[in-house]
Amino acid sequence: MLTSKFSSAKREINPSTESKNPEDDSVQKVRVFVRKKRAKKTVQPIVEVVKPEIVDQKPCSLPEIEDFAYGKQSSYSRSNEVQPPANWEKVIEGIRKMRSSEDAPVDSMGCEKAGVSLPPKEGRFAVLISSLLSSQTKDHVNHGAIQRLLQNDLLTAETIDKADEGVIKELIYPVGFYSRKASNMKKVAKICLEKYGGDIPSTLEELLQLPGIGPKMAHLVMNVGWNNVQGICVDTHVHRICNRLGWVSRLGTKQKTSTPEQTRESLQLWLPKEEWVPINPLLVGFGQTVCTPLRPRCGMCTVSGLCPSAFTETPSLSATPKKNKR
DNA sequence: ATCCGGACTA
DNA sequence: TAGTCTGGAT
Repeated sequence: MLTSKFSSAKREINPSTESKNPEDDSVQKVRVFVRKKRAKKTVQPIVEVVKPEIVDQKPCSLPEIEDFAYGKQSSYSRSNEVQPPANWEKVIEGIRKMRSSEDAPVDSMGCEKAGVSLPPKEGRFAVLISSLLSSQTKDHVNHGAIQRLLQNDLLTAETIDKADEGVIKELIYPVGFYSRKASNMKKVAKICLEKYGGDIPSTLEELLQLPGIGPKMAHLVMNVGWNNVQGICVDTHVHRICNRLGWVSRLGTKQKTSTPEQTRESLQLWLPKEEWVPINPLLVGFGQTVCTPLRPRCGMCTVSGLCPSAFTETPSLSATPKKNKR
């Protein structure tokens, strides 16, 4: 019912086409199983032009972060204080230099853009929705979806609550998991409307109650939406790289952490709070270009000398002859 | 063919 | 802990 401008972009997400043919049963669900394969893929450096538009004009007030940060730092007087890993500052500095010379797809946090040029309340809501959509989705895809929502005035709790879920689905396509996310958007909008006056929750706990908002996104929303740093935003890159660097471990052991949440808790024990926000874009970009999940490019990493995992994950490719393709 | 800048469920 | 939800990029 909204404008017709997106009707031309309709995709085949209409289930009505498949429900009438009984023969489909034999054909459907041909699903490719994820099989373990020899890591044979060469990782190309991701080179992409990143717009140098740094978001400086946040509608929110700036730092009350730092006061809080230093206050916390000095309160470590308890018995077991965790000491930072050796040379962590050099490592961060080195990664920063690599990042400044190499473009990565990440341009800080993708949903940061969502809130600019909007009034605070609408901006916050946009940040929340953008976070909701952005998981497992490329930033430019997410950005496109946000633009389409914005153009159709579907970026507030009120309008989303009233909108048809199918319409939302079409608008946010092709973000990953768009169907589930459209459903989550409706639920989130209703909750925000009924419990928070159309605004978004202002605490971590309340954000985590929202469907589709987990720890990673909840911290992101606190950081960007409220400018209130409650914890580190840990995604798979931060998780992986911190373990490779030996920066985190399970409490009381030297074992690697097994979940991003464990990583977050471990990292927060020693990383100074000024670094809690910048550590995410720093390591995400680093993880996309150098410290990749598969075959990290230790040869071009300037801090490999300080990394306990350097060159340990490079498989000997001798054992894998080139099979026939396809 | 394989990988995503997660969250949720069994 | 593993499977599932998703389509696009490489």
